[in-house]
Amino acid sequence: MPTSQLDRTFLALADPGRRAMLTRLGVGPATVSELAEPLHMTLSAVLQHVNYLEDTGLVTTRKEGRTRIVEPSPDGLGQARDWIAAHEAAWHARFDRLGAAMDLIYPKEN
Amino acid sequence: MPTSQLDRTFLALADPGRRAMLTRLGVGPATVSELAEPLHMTLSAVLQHVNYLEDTGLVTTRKEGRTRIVEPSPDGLGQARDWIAAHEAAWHARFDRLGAAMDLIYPKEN
DNA sequence: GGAATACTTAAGTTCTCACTTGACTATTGC
DNA sequence: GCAATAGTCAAGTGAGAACTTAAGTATTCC
Repeated sequence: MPTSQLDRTFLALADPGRRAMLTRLGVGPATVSELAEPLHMTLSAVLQHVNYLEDTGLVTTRKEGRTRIVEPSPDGLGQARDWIAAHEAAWHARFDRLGAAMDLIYPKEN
Repeated sequence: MPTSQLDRTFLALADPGRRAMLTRLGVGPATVSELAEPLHMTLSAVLQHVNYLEDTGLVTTRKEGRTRIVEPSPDGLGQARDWIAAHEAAWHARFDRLGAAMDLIYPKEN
């Protein structure tokens, strides 16, 4: 089954460890070890998360000597952001119309 | 482990079937059967998704006779939207500073 | 060159998710 | 009343996620 980009992105964000890594990357690039440090996890586990984030397009990495530098992809969250924005807009539009209808039926005083 | 609200929300959005339901709800309220119709799934499965969405605060439901009406919660996506917005902002800010630094080092002609 | 560092890979384990099946309950329409 | 409809509940199954452990492989430092 061709898991979609959105599937993978939202799934990536559903894990608190991965979110913690992405938050840390807001401060600046980090090595795999630096990402691992605050999490109670083996390096191996963290690397698997980093690979997942890279496959999903949320981070980029490059090798520098024996360390791997991880950086956020500025536009990696774009699809997810757009999906949410579109749905919030649709939902709010519906509720606004509902509110307008209610106002017609039960006019507010003043 | 106390799975957080964000965990649950992003996980809810990671499933294409649940996203399809939320999209359908953008048009207006729907019964469980109506949500099930376009998906190749048993009613039982759809109900489990609806329950998950309700527990997560993405939809509300009410029983009307023998049917259950499902409606979107207009603010259910708020936390997820905010998390993404904050991180995109942080990431872009970093790249903007980087861009500014590059401009200082390698000034653009003209 | 050899030890320490920083990651990498493969394999195995446990748990959860996304279903299905099958039985059951409450409403509605004839 | 009774059959059809719409949903509900419980249990079970298979696949994939999130790790761990135990081995590597490069790089760097002395």
